[in-house]
Order: sequence, then structure tokens, then C-alpha cells
Amino acid sequence: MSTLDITCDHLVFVASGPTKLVALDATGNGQIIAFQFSGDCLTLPREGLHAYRLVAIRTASLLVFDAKALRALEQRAPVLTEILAQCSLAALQRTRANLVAMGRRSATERVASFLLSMREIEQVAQGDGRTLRLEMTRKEIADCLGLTVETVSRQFSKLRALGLIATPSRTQVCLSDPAQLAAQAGAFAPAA
Amino acid sequence: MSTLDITCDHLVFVASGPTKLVALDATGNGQIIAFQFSGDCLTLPREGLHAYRLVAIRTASLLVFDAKALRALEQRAPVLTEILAQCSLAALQRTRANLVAMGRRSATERVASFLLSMREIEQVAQGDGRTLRLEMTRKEIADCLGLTVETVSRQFSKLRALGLIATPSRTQVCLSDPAQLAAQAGAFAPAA
DNA sequence: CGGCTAATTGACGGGACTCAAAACAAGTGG
DNA sequence: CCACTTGTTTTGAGTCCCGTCAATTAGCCG
Repeated sequence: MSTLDITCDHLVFVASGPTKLVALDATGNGQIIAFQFSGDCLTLPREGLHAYRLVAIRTASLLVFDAKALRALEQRAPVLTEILAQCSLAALQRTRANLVAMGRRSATERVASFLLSMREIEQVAQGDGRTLRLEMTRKEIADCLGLTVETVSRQFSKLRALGLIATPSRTQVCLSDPAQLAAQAGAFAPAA
Repeated sequence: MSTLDITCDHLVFVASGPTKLVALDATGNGQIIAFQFSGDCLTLPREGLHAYRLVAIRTASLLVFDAKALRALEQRAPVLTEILAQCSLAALQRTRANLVAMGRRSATERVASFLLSMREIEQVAQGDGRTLRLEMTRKEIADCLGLTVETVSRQFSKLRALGLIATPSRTQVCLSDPAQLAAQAGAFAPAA
């Protein structure tokens, strides 16, 4: 597991492989801001309130652009500007959605909507739409949802008992009843 | 209290007056994404996962730009592009910081860092650095921090008992011991 | 198989939410 | 000025959910 430290504004294009953007705190275990998958694009702010770190969950290939260099490129390719703006706004929107989820929603709702959001991502990549492959551990899910490993595991068990999901292997999750799962996820659409 | 419904991408410049950006949910009471004050600038996404609404806490004057119109302007004033990008990235960073706060921090930490962040904003506007005027109600603070009114009030009482703050009036808060308050706020710097 | 890490499950305590009521502030009309 | 109303803030009591600690089980690779 290799990491990428950020010292100034960067734009990263995730060519392949799952990665996570972590906000480190004093205690050492950081909060996961978001996961990225093949084709995702993210902006990394210069050193701000937190120290951010982009961590590859498994083998990944990245294209890292310096902010300054990018700005020069934009001069010659104005289309780039729009793309970057879209990327930035999309990230903002997803983060806002996550913020709401963190503030107001129960553990069950968070886990359920997390699974649904993972399904949406998988569907683009491959997927029959029912069984999906989780690239991250329970601990990483917990760090992303602001929960503990135990709570996440308990929610999995609960959803399993309700017949809404099945876990044939450690990394595989079958969404047996997406509709009911959405109901468990609460009023909102899934958050990334 | 007047509201502004968002139907497509907008950029809003808050010329004067405090406003709040609210994400509405099914239950009716929305989560507050962030507060804005005079001089702030925010981007409002087109209809996405949530219905967003910009609400004036008291009398405010806004400059609302349509995204399309802005893009045309950028053609003629390339500086604008950079400014907007900065605005967008700043918002992203603040939201990310908030996200971490929501996920991992206790009620005490949230309230303490909220007060500290309000002080920073006040200092720019006016302020001797100790006493600040809260433009929003306890309920609004609660909605912003993902807590209930009662919990926020209890945290105020707790900090008051510890001698870290004083509340001469309903809207005024005196930060008697900023250092200790920062200690209560936890390891992180205050989040917007 | 054996060893290791991840995942699950249980028991327990604490912090925040809920329900409920009182205290306080601010405006309205007599 | 006072009675009345309305809405905010505070405080209290009880409950539940989630975090913590601890032990067991399951999955995975040599």
C-alpha cells in the first residue's frame, strides 16, 4: 500500500485501481473522504486544515498534474477548463451529500446507502447489478462512514438477517432486494 | 425569511447579510451545509441528490449569476475563471473539513470548533477577538453541526460552567479562554 | 495444515436523542 | 405599564444507539 503526499494543488486522474482520499488527524486513523475508481478524477487542495493523503487500496496507476502546469495547458485547450470545473463541482456535490449523511443518518442508513452507491459505480464498470465486489475492507468502509468496524459488521449482519443482502465471500456482496435496501437507506438517494 | 430555489447551476455572491445553504430532506428539517456572510461566494449545483435552498437568515443582498452567462463572461475575462476555480476549491476544502468533523467528533468538539470558526469570520468583519455576535439561532447551529437544539444548548451550558465562554445576551458569546476552547475543540483546526 | 489478518458476535457503558416542562425574551394590543 | 402571546433557550428524566473492550470465528495465503 503506497501513499502520495500532497504539498500543493494537484489534479489526479485515476487511470486504474481503487484509491482512497484520507484526511489524517492527530490520532493517526484518518477519516476517508471518498473512494476513487478507474476513470475518476479528483482535486487535491494544497495543505489546508488537514493533511490529506491519497492512498492506493491496491495496485493503481495515476496521472498527477501540477496545478500550475495545468493552468498553462488550459490556455491552449479551453475545453480543459470546463472539464476541470465539472470535476470540481461534482466532487463538491458528492461531498455535500456525504456531509448530510454524516450529520443526520443512522448506521443502518449509512451502510445501506453506501452499498447502493457502490452498486452504481460497479454498474458502470461491469456488473450484473446484483452482486458487487467491495474493493475495500470493513475498516475502510467504517472510516468512510464515520463508524467503527464493529458497527459496520453488525449492520451487514442485520441486513443479512433481513434477507436484503448476501455475502458469499469476504469481498462480495449480493444485493438481493435493492428496493428494500433503498428503503433502509432512508429518504435520500445514495451518497458516494 | 425568504428563500431562493435553485433550478440550475448558479454562482451567488453574498453582498451583505448572513445566509445559510440548506439541504432539504424528506422530513422537512434540512441539514445546513454552511453559513455565508458578507463577501462570501458560493456555487449552487443544479438539482442533484438533494434539493438545496439558499436561505437568508436576515436581510441580505445577493448577486446571482447564471452558469451559462458566466461562461460567456469568462471568454472575455479569463481572470474570472481562476477566481471561480478558487471559490469552488475553497468550498470543497471547507466541506471536506466539515465532513471529518461530522464523522468523528463529539458534540463538545463540534460546538467548540464552531465557535472558534465563527470568531475567525468575525475577526475579519469587525471584532475585538473575544466577543462575537451569532447571527444564527441555536437550532440553526444544531442543523449545521448535525446535533439537536438541546444538545447544543447543553454544550453551551457546559462550556459556560467551565468558564470558557460567557453569553451576555442571546446572540452574544464571549470567548473567555480561546486556548482552552481550542483544546476542547480537539486536534483539528476549526471547520467552517 | 498452520498462521495470520479480517470479520463477526457478545456484554457493557456512555453520549446524544426524545419527550416534556419550565424559564426567558420579544413583540402586541388593551 | 401590564397582560397575553409567541418563539427561543434552557434544563431535566428516560431511552436507545453506537463505541469500547474482549473473545471467537471465518477467510486467505504460504
